[in-house]
Amino acid sequence: MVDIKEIAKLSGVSISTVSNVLNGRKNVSATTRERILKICKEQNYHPNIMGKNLKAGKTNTIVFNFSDFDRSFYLKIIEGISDQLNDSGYDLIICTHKSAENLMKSNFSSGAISLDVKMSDEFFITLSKRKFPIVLMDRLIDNPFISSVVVDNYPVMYELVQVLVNRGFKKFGYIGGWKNTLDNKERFSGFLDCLTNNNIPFESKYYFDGNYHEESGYQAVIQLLVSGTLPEVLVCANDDMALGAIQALKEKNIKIPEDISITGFDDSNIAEVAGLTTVTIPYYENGSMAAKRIIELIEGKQLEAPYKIRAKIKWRNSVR
Amino acid sequence: MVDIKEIAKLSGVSISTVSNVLNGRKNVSATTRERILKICKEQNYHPNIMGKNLKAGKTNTIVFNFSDFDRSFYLKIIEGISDQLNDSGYDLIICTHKSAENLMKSNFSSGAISLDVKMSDEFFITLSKRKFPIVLMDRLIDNPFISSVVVDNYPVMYELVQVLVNRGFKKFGYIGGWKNTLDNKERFSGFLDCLTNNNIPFESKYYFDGNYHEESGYQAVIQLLVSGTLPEVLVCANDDMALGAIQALKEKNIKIPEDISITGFDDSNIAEVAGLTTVTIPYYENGSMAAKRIIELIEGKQLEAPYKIRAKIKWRNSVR
DNA sequence: TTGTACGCGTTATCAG
DNA sequence: CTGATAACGCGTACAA
Repeated sequence: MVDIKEIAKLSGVSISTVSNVLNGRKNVSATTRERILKICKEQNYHPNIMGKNLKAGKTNTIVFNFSDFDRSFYLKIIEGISDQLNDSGYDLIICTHKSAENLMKSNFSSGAISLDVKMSDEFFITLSKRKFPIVLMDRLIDNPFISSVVVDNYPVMYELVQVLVNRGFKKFGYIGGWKNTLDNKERFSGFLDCLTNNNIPFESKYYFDGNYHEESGYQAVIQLLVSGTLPEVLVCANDDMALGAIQALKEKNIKIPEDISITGFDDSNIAEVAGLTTVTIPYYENGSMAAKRIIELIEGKQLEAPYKIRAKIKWRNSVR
Repeated sequence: MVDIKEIAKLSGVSISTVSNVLNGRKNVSATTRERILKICKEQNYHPNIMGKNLKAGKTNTIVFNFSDFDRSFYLKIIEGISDQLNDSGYDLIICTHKSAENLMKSNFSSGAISLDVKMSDEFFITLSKRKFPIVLMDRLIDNPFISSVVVDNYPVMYELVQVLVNRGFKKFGYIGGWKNTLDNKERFSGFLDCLTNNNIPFESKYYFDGNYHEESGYQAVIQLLVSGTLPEVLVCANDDMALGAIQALKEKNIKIPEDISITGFDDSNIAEVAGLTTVTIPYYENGSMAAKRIIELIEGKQLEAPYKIRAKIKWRNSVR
């Protein structure tokens, strides 16, 4: 590998002069600067990032960590993070679960953004420090070096259900997502609180546990059909499960929205084609906001409250 | 930052003893080993990857580079790469355009996999070497340290068109993707060659340039309608454009497949919901194959021919 | 079984 | 304007 020593030898100068040129310092004559630059180009030389950062004690690098490959909107989030970070002079490194752990532990990057259920709170808490802050997109942790940027699920779900109530729906079904996620808890709370406040009972036989994947929505409807009666409207904790549910209903020739109405959450790109009423989340903004926060944290700012991303209902014809 | 020196001091041993323990060498007594391990845990110590790899002269890290955030199947490819690499003891680092360049140039990783039109052939050629091989997923480059894993577009497109011909279609339209991509060239060649071999003329007024995005499919149909007559079947170089085309046709009350048939390519998850005939690509396998190749290259194997991923037609009711 | 000393590629300090 | 040298955190001969 061609290193700075090699360039120095080829240029007939010392290592430090090469370093000075490369780092744009003014204390080198124009002629030697040109010569060195030319030789660097000829040799296709680029400074070794490990040597550089070992010395500097840090990198200008942020790790983004995720692990669910079925949620296509992750790409939109990544785009938001990537743009914001590049604008601010940081490099973005995206990692899936295992590699992310390795990288986060090894003091390589300046901070991390995580959206990954598989990571434990414990892990984040022991790792975070002033020199390595963390921004979480899927949970809240109370810690000076950890901040959050999350979707504000509760009010929008509450509003969705309120409109459904106003339209006269009385028998509600619900398909939930991963049990212990913040998303799922908030969405269900919004749903339940709204019903309660409207004095509408929610029958537990109409509640189903899902896992955010299509198949679990499908299965929920199968169970529902075994039990006999249908609710008037089926609220789903995300689009994929709603799509699975729609699939099962179609197979049984149950018409949407004539026989049953259905709603999703996320506004995945399939939702539009399927005509599914859902909640749309500004993913790009979500990502860029997380990036902004991690930079503030790195710069030593104190961040108190989590940032809540506002979501909006998209009414389509899956609701009567 | 707590470093190996700190651990050594706390344990009352030398640096090398700590290093020996951490790297699982047998020349340390069980008791000191235990003591050191305990202290590492207490101090939450993890070796600095930069120091480690600077010494080793390499990392066990592969960079995957992409830049188009609208193609949701990228996540499937990433999953394939990630699984395969983790199984083989490598860490995966995913980067978007700019950060990827920085990382690839800086001698950090052991190899790279790229699927990014924005990268130039030139860049790959000057960078690749025995100690830094590259696998390309979107093009072919003839170079000892570069190999390719690409979708075999030609035969499947040929087959698709042949079946359409057999069904009696005579007037074909085509919406192409990014002009200079391998994908696009191969798909169009397969299309054109099949028509030619069947003595079916292709009228240039039915050819449209697109960019793989939905909007360009929409626009193509708008132009088509201005020109007056419709082809019997519209073959699109990918699903997104086909979906845009369908959108425009719907707005004009042109029925699919009664008035016009339409096909896509990619089998994006919307295609199924939309009932679009398309070509399905094993993305996961595609990714894991690319990962296998980069590892072989790193291990010094000579790879001649590019690996071609086989795709398959999915007939749905967008075709009469 | 443990410790000393050196080198990996880079930057920064300071002397010339 | 230029160069010698120490330091960053780690691994590894080699010596003890």
